[in-house]
Amino acid sequence: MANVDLNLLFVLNALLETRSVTRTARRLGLTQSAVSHALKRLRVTMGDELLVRVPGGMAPTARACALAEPLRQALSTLSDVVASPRAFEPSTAQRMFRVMAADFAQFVLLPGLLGLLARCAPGIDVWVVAGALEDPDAALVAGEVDLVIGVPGRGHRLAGVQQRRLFEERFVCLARTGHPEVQGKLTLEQYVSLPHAFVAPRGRAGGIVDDVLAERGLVRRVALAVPNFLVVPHVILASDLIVTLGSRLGKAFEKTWPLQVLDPPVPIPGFTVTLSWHERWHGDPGHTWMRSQVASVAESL
DNA sequence: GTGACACTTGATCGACGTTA
DNA sequence: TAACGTCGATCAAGTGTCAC
Repeated sequence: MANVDLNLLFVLNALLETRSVTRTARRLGLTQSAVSHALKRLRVTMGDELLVRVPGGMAPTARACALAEPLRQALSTLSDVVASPRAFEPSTAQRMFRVMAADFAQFVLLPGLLGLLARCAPGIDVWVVAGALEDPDAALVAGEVDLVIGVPGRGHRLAGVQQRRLFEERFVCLARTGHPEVQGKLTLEQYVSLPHAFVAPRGRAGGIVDDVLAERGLVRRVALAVPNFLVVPHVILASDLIVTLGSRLGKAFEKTWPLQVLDPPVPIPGFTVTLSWHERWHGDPGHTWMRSQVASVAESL
């Protein structure tokens, strides 16, 4: 097949339809001579005369007749392959997106996103990939996931990974309503002396809060470290622990459980939640639409 | 036989791929 | 990046067929 010029097959298809070198040339925008040369090359390639001169025009040989319909179908398929991708129609699309997201991001974004999909794109499924986001860029490059929602690490981005900002988040503290020491306000002294719950998705100690305290020569005690936020409100309710987490998560927990949201006693830099994807999907209409929907939900938070 | 039309063939040019 | 080879298109001339 490497020796077959596909353009010759389009010429042959036109020849079989017009039964004329001249009309084929007009149809393809070539000179009659060029089509004649093309027919000559086709004859060599196929090892058959393909079309022979008869009174009134050119007549296909038996081999050419046998080729006609398979050739027409093959060229139609090829044309579809080369044609521009069809526009994405969310209302009828059937597709699944694999999303790697921190559970914090799942909690904040998924309700709004799934509500939007139910209204606009009922055939689109979302599979959230659990994990500690150890190397989300590598998962994108390897094609294991379509999107990553999370807080970008400090390392270099892998080539080909694209990113856009979704929303900014600030930290708040959470304690149970009937906490014996904390009522509506948290002092720095309380913050350092009280035991903390700490969410460590990667199972590692330390983070922004510890860095801020260390700058002041302070250290907090982490009495409980858990890998996700699911259990946090339950342990805070059942203990005198306090926790520092994203404000959207804290306010959501406060609505459901008897918990109090408090400002941290020291300024803690916030963080940016981003959406990442691999450049191979950048121009894909469906992927582009999905990214815009995630961004839309984030903007509405 | 002649002219018109369609196809074939050879020479040439330019684009493109390969290679050093 | 330049030299070289290959290939497809065009031009021009030749050939075959058909109608008059």
